[in-house]
Amino acid sequence: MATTLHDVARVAGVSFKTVSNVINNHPHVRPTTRAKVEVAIRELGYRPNLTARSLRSGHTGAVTLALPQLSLPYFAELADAVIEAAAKHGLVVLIEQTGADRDRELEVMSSPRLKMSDGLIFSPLELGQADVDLIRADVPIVLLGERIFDSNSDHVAIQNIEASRSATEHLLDLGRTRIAVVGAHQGEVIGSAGLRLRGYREALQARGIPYDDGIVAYVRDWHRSNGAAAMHDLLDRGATFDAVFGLNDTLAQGAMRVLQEAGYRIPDDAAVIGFDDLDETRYSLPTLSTVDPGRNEIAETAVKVLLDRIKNPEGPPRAMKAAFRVVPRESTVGAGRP
Amino acid sequence: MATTLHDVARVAGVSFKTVSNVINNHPHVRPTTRAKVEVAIRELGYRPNLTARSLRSGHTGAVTLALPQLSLPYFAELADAVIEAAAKHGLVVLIEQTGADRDRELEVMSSPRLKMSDGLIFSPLELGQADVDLIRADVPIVLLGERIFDSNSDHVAIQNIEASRSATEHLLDLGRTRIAVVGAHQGEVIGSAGLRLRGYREALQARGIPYDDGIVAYVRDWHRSNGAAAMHDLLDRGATFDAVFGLNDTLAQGAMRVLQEAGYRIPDDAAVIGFDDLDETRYSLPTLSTVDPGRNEIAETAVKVLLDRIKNPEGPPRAMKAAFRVVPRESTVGAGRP
DNA sequence: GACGAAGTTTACAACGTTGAATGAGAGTGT
DNA sequence: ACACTCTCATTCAACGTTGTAAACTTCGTC
Repeated sequence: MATTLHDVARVAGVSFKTVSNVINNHPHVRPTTRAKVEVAIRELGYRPNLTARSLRSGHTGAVTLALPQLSLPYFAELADAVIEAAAKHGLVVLIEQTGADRDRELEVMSSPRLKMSDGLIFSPLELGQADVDLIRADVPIVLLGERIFDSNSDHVAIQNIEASRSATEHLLDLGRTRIAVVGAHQGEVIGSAGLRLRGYREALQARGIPYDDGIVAYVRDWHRSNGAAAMHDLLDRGATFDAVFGLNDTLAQGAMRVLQEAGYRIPDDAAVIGFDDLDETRYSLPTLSTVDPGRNEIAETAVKVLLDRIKNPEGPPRAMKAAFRVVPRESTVGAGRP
Repeated sequence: MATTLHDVARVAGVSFKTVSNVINNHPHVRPTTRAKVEVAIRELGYRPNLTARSLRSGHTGAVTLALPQLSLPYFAELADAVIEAAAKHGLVVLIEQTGADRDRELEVMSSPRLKMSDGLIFSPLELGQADVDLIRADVPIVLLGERIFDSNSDHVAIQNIEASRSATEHLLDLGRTRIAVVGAHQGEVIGSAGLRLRGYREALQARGIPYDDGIVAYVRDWHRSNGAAAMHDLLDRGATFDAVFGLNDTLAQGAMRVLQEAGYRIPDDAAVIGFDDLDETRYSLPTLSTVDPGRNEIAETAVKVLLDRIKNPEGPPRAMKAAFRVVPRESTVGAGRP
């Protein structure tokens, strides 16, 4: 069906290996034969069979990106960034959704499908410190996020604690002292929720403000509806606060919506900040202050580290951190300022 | 490095072909040998090399999904749906972003990378009727959306005209007669914008309401900021209207934000409806009425049609339509009703 | 105890490609 | 004129798998 090296060779009147040599820019191909072959290639519309090439060379030119779910905007934007970063290296990206399901996260690593790619960029949600020994596959792995704290895989981390401390400090600098938190996970320490909560507490502590669990709302998932429900919960409890820290943008937007319904003016009655710098935070009413966790840097670093690891499988695991940045917008500093 | 059929065969004391037979559940394998082989497989942690299998069998078990950009929520949700639909058939999905760039859309089809998959599900944005002859690759293609009107590829379409007419009728049924449109494309006929505008005009005409170009705002892209800018533009022109039809949800949300800033009460002063049924429309303030274009059905149908086409490359192209549904929410019917 | 018909296992070739080794010509220095 | 090098092209084997066909068992039947 498809044309092969042999077909081209027959038309050009050379051996199929010579065609291969032309395609791979081998030295020692006479210009006249090269031209002859190139004509034949164009004539037949020959395209190399990447599967055969992969089998022979041992690598596929693809990487797998495993993440919870694309319909969550954070992961969609992450995937966008990873695809663009991979494209710069001529790699194509194959996406697996784990649905934040522990079994599916484990399955991703053991599935033979993984071998259709040269490596795995993995953003786990359910796997934690206890599962470190299970983080293993027959391709190199780079972990994203800060869910796994101390593993022997390569690792590109969000600076959750530091970024969260900065976000909290931003609110404190504005004179807010009763900062509610939306989106904590009960009992968690190592995951994003735990670390961001820790950054929040550190910021309070540094200013001598006591931590009050009464203005911390716990949720199970980080969807918009959970943010809304958590804020309803806070209001029902009669909690008093002058600021809200949504542990991610989606939660913050859900919370902001409920606050507005309840008659709060933002930022006057309550300043709101999120985390992730989703594109949409620039267009909410008011625009949402947030933290840019360095998404593009994360994607680019992840691809680079993965390629290094593929080239050099041995060597100690590397842990990288992305630079973050607090992004003040109307929900904390009001409409007047830039 | 990795264990192969031969390694397993050596351990089990059989020929490598017998191991292959066990793995492929061939009949006529003695239970005792099967057991022996299975022990060896487990012991060595053998996993089949999918690349070799692909080369031999001629298909890869992957499909390519080409779309403009994952950070656009509509396409993220579409990708989610396609991945899940593909997974049901044991297929993995490889994503290419075209960035709404004509050259990249063309390149996707001619890239040898495409041959790493068995087929292409393609959601073009820039290619139009004039390019029908360019829609061709050495794998089967299924087109999504309604950008290409009359091609000889398989095709799963949104019912843009009909759905848009229904959305408009929904507003008309609420007694609104001055319905502004946000997001038209200048001079377009065949694309989503053109078709949705046509549905809008048909609905007006059916009720004997004249079309007024003065309340139609044109944009270049369908981002939130474009919706906001378009609404600014309408307000600056002094346009009067009692409803707004955003040609997609993102535009509608951008428009809604500007309306609220300008002091409009929604839906009292202006009812707003979008198009796409993005997840986030359920959480805006007010929640956004919209049209569900049948995203899941589109994804599932696309995968099914593609598989049919792979199995049977000949045969006339099929054009399928997904069922749509108007979803009334607060932005048109207010908070009181369900 | 030979014979055919199953059941069971194996050898061989092929998928399309690339690396290593080999061969064929042409040019250079003695 | 001869060995030698250098350029260019070819042959051969291999990557790990599966389909085809052939070979070897086992078993029941006469």
